[in-house]
Amino acid sequence: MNKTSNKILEAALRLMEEKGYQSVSIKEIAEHAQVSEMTVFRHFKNKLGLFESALEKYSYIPHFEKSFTTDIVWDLQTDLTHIAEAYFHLMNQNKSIFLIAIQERNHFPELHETITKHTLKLKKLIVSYFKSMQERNQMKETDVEAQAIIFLTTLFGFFSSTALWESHFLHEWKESFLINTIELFCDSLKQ
Amino acid sequence: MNKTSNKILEAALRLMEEKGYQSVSIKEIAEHAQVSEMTVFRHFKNKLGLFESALEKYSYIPHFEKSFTTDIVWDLQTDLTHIAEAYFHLMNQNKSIFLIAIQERNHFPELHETITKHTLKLKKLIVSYFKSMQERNQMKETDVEAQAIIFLTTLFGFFSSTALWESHFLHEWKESFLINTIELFCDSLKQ
DNA sequence: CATAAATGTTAGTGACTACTAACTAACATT
DNA sequence: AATGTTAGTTAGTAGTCACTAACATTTATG
Repeated sequence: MNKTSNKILEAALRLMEEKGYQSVSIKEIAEHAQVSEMTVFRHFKNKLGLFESALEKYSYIPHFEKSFTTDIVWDLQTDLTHIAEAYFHLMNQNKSIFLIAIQERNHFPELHETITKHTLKLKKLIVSYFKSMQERNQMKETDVEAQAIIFLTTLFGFFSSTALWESHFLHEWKESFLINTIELFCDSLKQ
Repeated sequence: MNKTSNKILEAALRLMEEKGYQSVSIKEIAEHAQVSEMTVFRHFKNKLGLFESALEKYSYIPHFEKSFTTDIVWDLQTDLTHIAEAYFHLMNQNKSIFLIAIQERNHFPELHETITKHTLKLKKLIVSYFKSMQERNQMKETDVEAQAIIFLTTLFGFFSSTALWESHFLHEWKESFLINTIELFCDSLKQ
């Protein structure tokens, strides 16, 4: 709709992801958006308003449930792969916001709360999936909550270390990481 | 040795961990250290010098090799537990610096490079340990490098999510996380 | 007690910060 | 022809930043 607004929002998000909310100035954002500083204040009430607009525009709220009820085929390897891919897809969509949430975790605690809330929801879904798999005798008797947490933690570890450090040694492992992780869990969890 | 210097360094590290290098002011640091702003500049050349002194004082360089050659008992469960505990111990010692490294990753890339370097070294040690275990027929034939990376990524995921968000849902899992993770790997990797 | 070192106080520098006001230019719509 | 919209320009406010200089006061040490 509004081209200038978009340019400003993009520049703001990109710079805040890079340097953090506090450390980036309106002047800097204006320069990167190739508009004058004044134009920024014409489009957005103040710095906080600009940030909140950027959040609203670039945060992708997940809809785990839908995927969970439709895409499940009750094969551990296939399902865990789908779940992991969905997780990475979502986190990559929200990468900028995730990075800002980390940097400003004491300044904007709401951001972190949102992430925690969604992670908790995802954990619950995985737990209930594991329980169903146990009932179907396709998964051994084990502490499903612990397994769900370990699985999510592993995905989180991979995502965050690549998101934080793009030139990371993990980058050469993008494909094989997922395959080997799923294999590890299937090996251990299969009935 | 120097009480005032220590007070300033402590306050600086604590506040930089909380808000980042850029966002914390000398005035703020002085107030928290209960000294006047001038005293800070009497003890340290400038803000960067203060930061570098804090780094020097509060960074704990690991000595993985020693632990690796002495503590290994060639039992997968015992050894992985020791490795994980050593990893968490080290990361907790360097927690403040780790958090600053994240927040200022584009401002002080050297910090991240140090972390990467040490992680890479630890990975190599685990890989060579896995290879030895295979030679001893105590571990199945598998991509040991992938396994080492997944193991480290899982530990990293747990550590970073607890370090970033202290009120995290993972906190109730501190003990059982390690046990279950080791079990998962042993289940899958044992010969 | 006397001297010296460490610290505090005050005032100030120049640069930068978020943000505002007043005015102007270009262009599209009515 | 009148008006609305969107943008730029210039100048300015009031506050903060890192950092310095000069001088007063406290504290430690001989």
